[in-house]
Amino acid sequence: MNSQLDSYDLRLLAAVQQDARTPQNELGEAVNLSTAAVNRRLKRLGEEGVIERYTAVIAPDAVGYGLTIIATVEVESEQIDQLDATRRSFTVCPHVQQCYYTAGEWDFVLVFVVQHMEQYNELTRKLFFGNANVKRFKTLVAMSRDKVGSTLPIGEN
Amino acid sequence: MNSQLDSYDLRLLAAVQQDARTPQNELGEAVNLSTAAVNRRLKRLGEEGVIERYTAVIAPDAVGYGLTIIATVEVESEQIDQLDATRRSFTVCPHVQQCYYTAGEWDFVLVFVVQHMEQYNELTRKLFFGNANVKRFKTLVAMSRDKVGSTLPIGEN
DNA sequence: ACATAAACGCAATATTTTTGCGATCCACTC
DNA sequence: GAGTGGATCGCAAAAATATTGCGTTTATGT
Repeated sequence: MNSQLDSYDLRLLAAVQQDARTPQNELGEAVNLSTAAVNRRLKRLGEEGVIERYTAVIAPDAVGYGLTIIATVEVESEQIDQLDATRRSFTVCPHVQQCYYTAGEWDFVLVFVVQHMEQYNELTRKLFFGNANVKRFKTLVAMSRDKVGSTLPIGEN
Repeated sequence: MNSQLDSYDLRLLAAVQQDARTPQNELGEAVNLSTAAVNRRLKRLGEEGVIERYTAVIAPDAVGYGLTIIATVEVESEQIDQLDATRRSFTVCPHVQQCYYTAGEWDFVLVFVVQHMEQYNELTRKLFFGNANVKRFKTLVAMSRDKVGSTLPIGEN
């Protein structure tokens, strides 16, 4: 992933991050480029991996996933094999929306999306109690999702 | 947000969540609907708020935000005014990518995206030390972002 | 069985994206 | 300081995609 981004790129990124369906001619007006130039830049940004993907954000409630839970996990061994196996068990689980490997009091932070508590309970059995490398974990239940997403502060600072 | 989603809706949601740029005729083939029907369903799902928005996911590294940090926060008072003010101070900060209000050992979980430690340091001054309602907080530094995003497990279970 | 509303497919239309082409702008060489 | 190569541009044509009118079908409630 090379490439230094110029001011046009950054403004385009900020815009498509906000709304990926803004037509390229509107983007062009906004940043003062032709539609074609916008198109080519977006294509390049995609190929370079600057834009990882385009996605529709779906309301969790609407599809039955009304419960968000955050778990912190400490592992027994940070030996690479064990660690990777544990990490993988987390990332492949569809209900694990996010997984961070962290330095600090805990080794992993996980964000779960589930339909109800019982479902989370089952997941803890499988992912935590069922994994000898998980030493301990702690659960935080989200009462509100005040801000979510993957938005980056482009052009903020 | 009324509406119960049928099997078509769910499959469309799963698809556009995966890749929002899949043409509607391809979606139609995949789920066995005409392009027009796909179009009308997606439009309806958008209007109903089931699809919250369309967005481009940008690689943090590519725009200089190479550091992800997770912070847990305990507040002094959960009195509604104070709580809301604190919550708001978090959510309006562009570097706070995510903010959850939680039950459990901590009251808030925040995900920060920053360029370097010093930037996080400044943010703690402003958001935590500068807020009398923040009793204590803890910082976890992400060494790797193993799974990120807002993907929901549609049709997984 | 029947009326009504909702959703469908087809095909025309509108919008958006993509590309060919010549022009322009730099950075570098000679 | 003119010449060359590469990158990017804008314009306009072409291709792809999204949207809509319309007649038909399907589901629902009486």
